[in-house]
This record gives sequence, structure tokens and C-alpha cells, in this order.
Amino acid sequence: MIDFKLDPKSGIPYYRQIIDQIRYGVATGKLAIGEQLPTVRALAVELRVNLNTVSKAYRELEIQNVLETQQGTGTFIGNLEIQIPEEEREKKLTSICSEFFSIASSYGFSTEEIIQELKTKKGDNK
Amino acid sequence: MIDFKLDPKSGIPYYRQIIDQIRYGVATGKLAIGEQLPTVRALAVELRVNLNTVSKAYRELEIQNVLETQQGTGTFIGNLEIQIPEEEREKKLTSICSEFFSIASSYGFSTEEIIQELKTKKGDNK
DNA sequence: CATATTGTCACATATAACTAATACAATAGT
DNA sequence: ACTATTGTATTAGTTATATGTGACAATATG
Repeated sequence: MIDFKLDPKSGIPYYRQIIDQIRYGVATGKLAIGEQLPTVRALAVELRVNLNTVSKAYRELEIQNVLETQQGTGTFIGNLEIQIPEEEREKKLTSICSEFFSIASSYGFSTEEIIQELKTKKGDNK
Repeated sequence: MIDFKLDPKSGIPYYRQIIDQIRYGVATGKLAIGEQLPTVRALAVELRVNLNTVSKAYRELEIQNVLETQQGTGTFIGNLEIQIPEEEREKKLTSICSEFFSIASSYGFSTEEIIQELKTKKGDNK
């Protein structure tokens, strides 16, 4: 299961952040086919947003065949293997890193320092 | 100088696309410190948007200390570094890296990918 | 069958975001 | 000084986003 995280400062709408994180979760295999997602209400509480916001994200993903929903049962990862174009994925990574980099360098941190710090986190993964 | 491009279908606001491209340029070293950016009007014409849209992008980047603007002169890549006490420096690095990492991993990016991306940019720099 | 849980829908509402048109202000260059 | 060039501010209109509320529909569970 994904550890959903909303970044209010990113300027990206919440529903879109949810969409992206699910899409990328599927693409990277973090979300397996058939796996059940949190209920709209549960995720809404977890992210402290309205259930309509979560619902909007789920609905849009169902239109894209990423998700399958069954009323009364839940929302699940669809069968269709969705893959994100490498180009888009690269852009996303670039975008995230660029923003982070400009923040970090405004504090005077060098790339080496940043990498060093990130490497210490490596062990915590998964 | 950057070859700016806007994608109307991306769903990402124009001004934010401009921000992203400039940030990327700075992060990769394509835009050098002190370098002048296109004037708001020039870029507005080039991208076929209102000059306020460009202005908004520039202003936001100035707030983030990425750009420096002088009315009547132009807009330039800044070099301002925030001075913070040494004892807070380490904490700051840890906290911003931690937040960055959690966001990146919510999109499914691994530490290796992130580091690789940062290293790549480092190579282009200067 | 009764009830809880799930997603869906339909409003209304408030606020923010976005882009644009136009006028204003500061600087540079002549 | 004058004028062109630069960024800035004001204003307006439209759309997007998010919330709140209440009801409804389908399914699961007991």
C-alpha cells in the first residue's frame, strides 16, 4: 500500500496528487493488480480532505481503466497493465528534484551534501 | 537560454510550466548565475500568453530567491543564499531531505533513482 | 432480512487559481 | 529631458478546486 502524501505547497491540486501517486504506484509495482485501495472515506480521513476529493480521483482513474470500482465493495487496481511513458516518469522525477534542488541550494547545500544525506536514508527503505 | 515550450493539454498552468522550466534550467546549470532571462513581454509573445502570466512566474521565483528582478532593467538568475547558523544547518538539511524523500517515494521513486538524477544534473553544472 | 459499508450523486457554497486587458512606475539610453 | 524598455499593479471575468451536506444505490455480512 502506498503511503499517500499531499503537499499543499506544490501547487498541484489534491485530487491530482492522489491520481499521480496511484498511477505511479501501479507503474512501479507498489500496487498490485487486484489490490484494494483505501475506501474513499478512509483515505479522505487519512489525508484530511473531503471524500468527494478522493472520489474525484478514483473516478478519473476508473475512466482511465487504472481502477475498477464496485459499489458496496470497494475500489481495486484494474487488470489493465498501465505503464507510464518513461518520458513522463522522467519529467516527474526531474520536476520533483528540480524543486527540491532549488530549495536546498537556497540554503547553500551542495549536491554532494544532499546525496550524502539521502544515502543515509537508503537503509530505511521498504 | 532555454527554449521555452508550453503544453496546453498538460493540465498544468502556464505560469507553472514556466517556473518548472526555469528551475530545471537552474538546477542543470543551463541557466548561469547572473544570466538575464527574456523580458516578460518577449517571453509572453514567444509563448503567446499574457505578460502577466510570465510576470507571475518570475515573481514567484523571485520570492523563492531563484531570480532577481529590477524594474526597468530585467530579470536575472539570482545567487542569494540564506545564511543559517551552523548548528541549525545539519538539522535543516535532514528535514528538507526527509520531506523531499517522502514525497519522491510516494511517487515510487527509489533512492537510487533520485541520487542518479541529482548526479546527472551535477555533471552539467558550471 | 436487517444493517453496515461501500461508492455515487446532487446540490450548494466558498475560495482560490488562472488568464487577460489596461494603466502605472522605475530604469536605461540617447 | 525625452523616450523606449523594463517590471508592477489594478481590475475583471472565468474556471477550477475543495468542502459540506444529505441522500441514494449496490454489495457484504450477520
